[in-house]
Amino acid sequence: MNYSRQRESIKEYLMSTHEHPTADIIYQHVKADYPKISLGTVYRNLTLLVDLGEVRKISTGDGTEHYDADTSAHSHYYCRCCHRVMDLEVTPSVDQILAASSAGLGTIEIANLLFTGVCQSCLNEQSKE
Amino acid sequence: MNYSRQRESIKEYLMSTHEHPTADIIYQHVKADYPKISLGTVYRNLTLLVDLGEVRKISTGDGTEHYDADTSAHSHYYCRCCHRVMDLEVTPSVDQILAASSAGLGTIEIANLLFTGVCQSCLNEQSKE
DNA sequence: TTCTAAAACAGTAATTATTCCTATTTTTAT
DNA sequence: ATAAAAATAGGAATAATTACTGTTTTAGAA
Repeated sequence: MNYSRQRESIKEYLMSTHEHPTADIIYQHVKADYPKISLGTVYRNLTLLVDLGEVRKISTGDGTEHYDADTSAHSHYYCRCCHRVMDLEVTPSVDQILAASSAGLGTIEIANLLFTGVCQSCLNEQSKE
Repeated sequence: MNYSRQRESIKEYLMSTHEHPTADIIYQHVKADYPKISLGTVYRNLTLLVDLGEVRKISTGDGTEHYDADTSAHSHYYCRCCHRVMDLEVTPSVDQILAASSAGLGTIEIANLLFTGVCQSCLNEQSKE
């Protein structure tokens, strides 16, 4: 695999934010530095980075995938109202779960715990109306 | 909300299987009883049932959503090779997690734990080659 | 049982996220 | 400097899902 400035820029942006952006948001940001970058390049590199284990893909079920350069064991909270993904310090004892559940299964590469609900700021907005 | 035979059939099929089918698979099955049913009807009713909490949507990140009529607390194992979703008895102490993590957040409606890897049968296939 | 309004439907068109394709440019090693 | 491999931009194609519209079904009241 060869170096590419575009891929580097995508990684850099992802590492600088905690916002779990979608491919399109990443595209818009990287465009500031590389105005000619194409969306296809963003997608291709995201797939690459996920396969390399350098980036985590977060599927919320809202129609777009979110990406996170923080690959440490942590959970996410998804607000089905504003569609934001937030980090959660709380992580279950994934190691124990993995040990307990891996019997009879194949490999386990990713364990993703996702909470869904309506976040505090959306609840505040709703109570105003 | 009014009764509909199509919705009943969708629910019935979902309750009869442990295969976590996609909308299209559900469509093909319900078609056996209702040959004129349209895919749009399947999607609309799935969304309805999920909103009612009678069906669970499982997002694996493989481009299609999976559905499950078993709404009890349980985990899933996703094989990134054959794209099947399987049930896992093992469930972390979600109640504890919820209690611990709900501080400062909004509501928590769904907690989904998804394991991803390559399942035993896919590993067997691969070792043959 | 008719009648009526609301809800649901089938069929199809439209949308949107993502992938694929190709000719050109960049990277890397010689 | 050169050449092969890898990556890119741009645009076309795909596939899952949603939206639209005229027709049918449902449910409740007359």
